[in-house]
Amino acid sequence: MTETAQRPTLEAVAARAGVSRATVSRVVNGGDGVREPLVERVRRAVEELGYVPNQAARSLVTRRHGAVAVVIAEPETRVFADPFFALQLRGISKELTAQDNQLVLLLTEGRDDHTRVARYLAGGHVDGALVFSLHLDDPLPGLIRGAGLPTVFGGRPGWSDGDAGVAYVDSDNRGGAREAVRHLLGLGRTRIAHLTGPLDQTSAADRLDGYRDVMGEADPRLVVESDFTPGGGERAMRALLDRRPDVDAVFAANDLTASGALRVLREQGRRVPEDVAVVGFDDMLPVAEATDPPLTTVRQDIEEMGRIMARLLLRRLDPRTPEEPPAGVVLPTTLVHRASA
Amino acid sequence: MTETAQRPTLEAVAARAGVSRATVSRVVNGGDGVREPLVERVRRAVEELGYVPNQAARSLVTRRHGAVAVVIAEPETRVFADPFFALQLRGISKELTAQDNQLVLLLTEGRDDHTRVARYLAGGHVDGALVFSLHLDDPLPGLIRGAGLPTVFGGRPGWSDGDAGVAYVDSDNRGGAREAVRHLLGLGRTRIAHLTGPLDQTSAADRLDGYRDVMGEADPRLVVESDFTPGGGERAMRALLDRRPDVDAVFAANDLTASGALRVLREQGRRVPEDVAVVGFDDMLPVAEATDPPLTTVRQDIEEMGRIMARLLLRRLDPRTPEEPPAGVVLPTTLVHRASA
DNA sequence: GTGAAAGCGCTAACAC
DNA sequence: GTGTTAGCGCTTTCAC
Repeated sequence: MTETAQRPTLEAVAARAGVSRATVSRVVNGGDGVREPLVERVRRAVEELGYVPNQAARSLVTRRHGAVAVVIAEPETRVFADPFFALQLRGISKELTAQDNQLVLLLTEGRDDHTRVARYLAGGHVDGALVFSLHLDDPLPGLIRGAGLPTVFGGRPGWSDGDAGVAYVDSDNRGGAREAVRHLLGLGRTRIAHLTGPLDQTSAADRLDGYRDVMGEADPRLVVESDFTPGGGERAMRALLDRRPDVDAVFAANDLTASGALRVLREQGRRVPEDVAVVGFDDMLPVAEATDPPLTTVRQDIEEMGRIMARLLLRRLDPRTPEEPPAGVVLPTTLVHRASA
Repeated sequence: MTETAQRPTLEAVAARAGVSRATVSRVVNGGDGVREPLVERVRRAVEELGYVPNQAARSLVTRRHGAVAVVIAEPETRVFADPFFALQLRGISKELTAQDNQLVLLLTEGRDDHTRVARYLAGGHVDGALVFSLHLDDPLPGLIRGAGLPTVFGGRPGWSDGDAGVAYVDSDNRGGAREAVRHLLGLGRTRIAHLTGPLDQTSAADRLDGYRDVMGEADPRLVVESDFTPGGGERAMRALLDRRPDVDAVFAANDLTASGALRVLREQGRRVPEDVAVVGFDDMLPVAEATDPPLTTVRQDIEEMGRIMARLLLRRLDPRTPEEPPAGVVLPTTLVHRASA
């Protein structure tokens, strides 16, 4: 381990600039109420010594950390098989660093981790938390609320009783699904199926609701539960062709599911979109553009979701912000037309 | 913002347990050299008060943070179009949390960010850094070395002069490439092409070297530079078919490139693997399994790479570890046989 | 406007 | 073994 050279302290800067520690502190923190010539002297001393404030000492007194935790519960490895979180993290990171906050990443792996994470959040290491909780039965959100830390959720939390008092950011899953199904209807399709995601996740449930909004009480055999994976999409598509061989359109709950469905359709000699039109959800580029044919899909702006989550939290953390009740933010989706429908 | 209730301090626990702060501190930090009955009393007091140590205060005196920075330089958005980093992060996170370290994620966006990151690393917020630097001309590694922070790199750094004194973890890109090409040779193919990645990245350069190790000075028209994307793979494949229509095998520098190549081959009526055999690299599951036909590819254990990076760094951070010179760790790859070759 | 001084909560010598 | 004490580097009253 490298023996790091002794870092200069406030004291050292003060000595060099010929002022008191208090003055240096003021300058370093914005310089309000310090006369110009002194500011200049201190700035130079800081520069020459390469002074960087010690964050630990600062936090000790201010009780703020300039850090936000991002908690990603990962009940399934699926999560990491797609770039979804990477994009969201990017959005979060951009917004956070723009306001000089650090991002502490907490990945959870199964139940045991929950207490670890809860302890950490309760331990006052961070000023707030951004939490991705995917499943209805996830105990994590409850633990976090218990920690009393300002929090914004990614995706509408399923456990919430009417969303009261919960801050979250989500895509308009239901509206996007409606648009997808309407597009298929507009193509003249009548036997439109839906391959769902895991229905214990609100995103999947909302997309199914959107499908039903448009289709009403369609033949229940047209709805096949799946799991957001290509393999699941294949299985669901096979089951669907079994039950309703006359299907002429498929709305898949995400692009991965759609890619599996496409493979089965090709294998069975059905032409896309001539025989069966297919629409996905997400517009996950490497997938949606790589399928054959390229996928018509509902795009959600994932990076923007991340950015807004961060912005919401930082606003709440800022003592100058007037107290307002937490609320949900729902972002619009757009249909991207490619060759599959 | 929630007004957090005053957190109990060591002092409070000491008072409640009827001992000194020092004793509580000892118990909290492992309890060595404290007699059992006292340990028990302190534990109970900690429990009852819900005491959680203040990390800022602790860091201030120990000069350790129990935190490691993960720096991901992102000159291209491509990085986030595949699950590569997500997997690596997962491995890193597992190892870090297993040893009670936090993960501070630093995503960089262009040049301006470099100074920000360098400042942060120099600022003594973290005990060490894990850095992903992808490009030959990236100034970040230099800045980081300047900060004098213990560091492990992900992927062989291209700027390194003979790898001396640099700790890194990488896959055996060159060996994996050799195995891929040999497999194609074993299939009786003779006109084996290579669609490269961006050659300013060591991974891409190493794979090309591996190809050349086996193919010697093959027709240079069989090597087409590409960029690790499906679109790039398409373009490269088209160029290749132009130059050498008689090609009977393709080794693509990664699975995304291979997926683009497959699409072009299908579109041109070439059967895979009968007319042209195709091998990829990465074994990125959602891609490799989703292509048609499924991809034979060189697997690298990305999560394990992350885990080893973290382990290496933590070992170096541990004062009990005897000082040893930094070194590179190269992980083996394995060829995964599917239908494309 | 500027400086002196009092801690923030903790660990680590050093006494006992 | 256990307690006492002196800081770690910073912000922030409070005098001047």
